[in-house]
Amino acid sequence: MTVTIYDVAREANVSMATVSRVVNGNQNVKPATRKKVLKVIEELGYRPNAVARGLASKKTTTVGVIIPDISNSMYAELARGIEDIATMYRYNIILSNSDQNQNKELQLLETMLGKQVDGIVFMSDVISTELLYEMERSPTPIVLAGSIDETNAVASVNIDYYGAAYEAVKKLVDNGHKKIAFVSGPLSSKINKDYKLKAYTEALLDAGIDYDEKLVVECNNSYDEGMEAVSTLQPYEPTAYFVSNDEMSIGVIHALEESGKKVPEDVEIISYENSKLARMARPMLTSIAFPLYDIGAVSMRLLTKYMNEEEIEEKQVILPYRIEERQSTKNA
Amino acid sequence: MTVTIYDVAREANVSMATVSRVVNGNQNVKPATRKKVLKVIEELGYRPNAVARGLASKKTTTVGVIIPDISNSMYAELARGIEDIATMYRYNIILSNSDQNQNKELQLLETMLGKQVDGIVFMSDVISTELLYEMERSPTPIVLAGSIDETNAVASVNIDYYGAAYEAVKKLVDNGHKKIAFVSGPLSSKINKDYKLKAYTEALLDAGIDYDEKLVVECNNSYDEGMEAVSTLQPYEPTAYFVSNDEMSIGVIHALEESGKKVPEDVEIISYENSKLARMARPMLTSIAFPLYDIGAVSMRLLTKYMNEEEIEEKQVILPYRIEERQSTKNA
DNA sequence: GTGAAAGCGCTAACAA
DNA sequence: TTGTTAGCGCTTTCAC
Repeated sequence: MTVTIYDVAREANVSMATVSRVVNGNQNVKPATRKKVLKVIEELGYRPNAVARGLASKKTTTVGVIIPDISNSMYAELARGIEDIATMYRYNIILSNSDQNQNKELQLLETMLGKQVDGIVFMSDVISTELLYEMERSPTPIVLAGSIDETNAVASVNIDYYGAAYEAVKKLVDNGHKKIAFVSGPLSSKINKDYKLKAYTEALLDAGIDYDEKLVVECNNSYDEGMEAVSTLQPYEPTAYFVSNDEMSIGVIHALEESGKKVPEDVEIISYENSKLARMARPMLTSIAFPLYDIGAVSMRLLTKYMNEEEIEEKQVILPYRIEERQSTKNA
Repeated sequence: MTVTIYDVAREANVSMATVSRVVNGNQNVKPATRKKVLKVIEELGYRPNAVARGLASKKTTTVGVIIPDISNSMYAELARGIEDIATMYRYNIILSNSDQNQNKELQLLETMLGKQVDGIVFMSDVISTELLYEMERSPTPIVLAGSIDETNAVASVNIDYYGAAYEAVKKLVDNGHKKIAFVSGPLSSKINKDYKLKAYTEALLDAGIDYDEKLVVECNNSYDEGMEAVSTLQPYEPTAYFVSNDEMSIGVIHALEESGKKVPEDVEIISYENSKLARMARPMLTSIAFPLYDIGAVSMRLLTKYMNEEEIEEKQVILPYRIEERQSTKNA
């Protein structure tokens, strides 16, 4: 029923090897026979079986992508970056959601390796020791996208989270604020705790402002918790907010406005993400551009280098960030 | 280097068949030998090769997903629904973006069939005749998610787009509006043109209001074009808007407010989608709930039935919708 | 430039 | 309950 390479060979009076050559674009085929074979392929509607090819060649031209949650716009953006570059290099993608659950991550890794993917792009807020161990002994190259492994054992692409956060907080300090709140994502995430929070603390310190833990609120990155954070913080009367993502920033703005404060006149806000939401907020958000798409794209590009065994110049790549100034801060 | 089923067999003093049996949970294995085999598997770190398995069994336990654009939150939501159910049934997903480009769709379909996926979930605003032809002759089951094929040749899951749109417009009519604008997505999409626009027209007609093409604006579903639509429509002074998605609705609201109109006092708006944006808008959007996640989940569930050759009760499933009343309309 | 033949690692009869 | 033996459909030496 399904037509195989053997059928084509028979029909074209050549060997399987020759059919394989024309299918794979091997140049060692006389134009005339190539043409003949192509004709038969067309007639028979032959479609190469990638599974058989994968078994024989030990290459599947598919890569695994493990991310927390595709329905979250940040990860979706990342995924698109990955997919675009994958397509460019003729790879397909097996996409899985881990929900940041470590067991699921471990098991997903196992499944993908079982499926013989040629490489893996992985994203998670926390890379456990166990996960790291498995990654290091993986027979297949892995790159971390927007995820920190401080041992630098695994390739990764990130931005300078510390620098970005420091700059944001410094901007608020420079605008004269003394009480600057930090509405953070989960502190279980290394990026939030060891980079953003640290930068927040040190930027304050460098400006002679003592760190006040009451001004820091840990949230789950959602709009609702952004709103709640304002209630929590209100008693301490912060005059500026540094917020971990755009969705929470919008929550913060709405809560502030409900309590009669005006942004940016009474309270300034700097967000972190710069998704398309930033322009859809009123006032539009000043936000640190976190280039998710690019991180995905560069991760995938880096992965192709590993898969082709090309030389790697830098195993840990750091992409630039920038601050997009809009209306939630006063112009300097 | 890589350990195969053969290595395990040798080490455990059993045949490959027995190892295969324990790996696949076949009950016809004496507990003692099962235990022995499991032990060797553990020791050797044996990991079954899914590609070889796929070749031998003609099942890959992976399904293809072809959607327009994963970075668009609607499709991301759909994808999550698909993935969750796929995971539940132990399938993995190969995810590809088509950007609604017909050639890409055709080629993606071809690639996935080549990769021997066990099934495909497909989404696109327009299913061309050529695509339909290929789908019908596909050796692998396909289900359309949130996509219309009027020949009913291919399985699909949708909502009652016409009914939903009709109800929305009727609500606006009932609130006394005579000049109701329709800010539509691309009219190349059957859903927009033959269902929503038609419902809009007929709901108006049924209320004795003549259709005025000036009140209909075709957009690309983006925030910016939502804003622009308002400028285009302003001369005709609509007092109510029916808008094709949440992002455009927010654009409409912002443009309206910039021009001094108040929502819902001066102008009422009903959106279509009810994503999490709907609650993040001010005023919060009254929106027709378009259950993307469910459509994805049900599509995948339907696909599993085809893949298992279960009996299908209904090939075209229609999911319920509802109207979520919030602040962009006046309460009745 | 082309063909023969040996696998790739596994499943699935069929026997025993 | 277990083993033997063909494949699955292709790539890849190695000859010619």
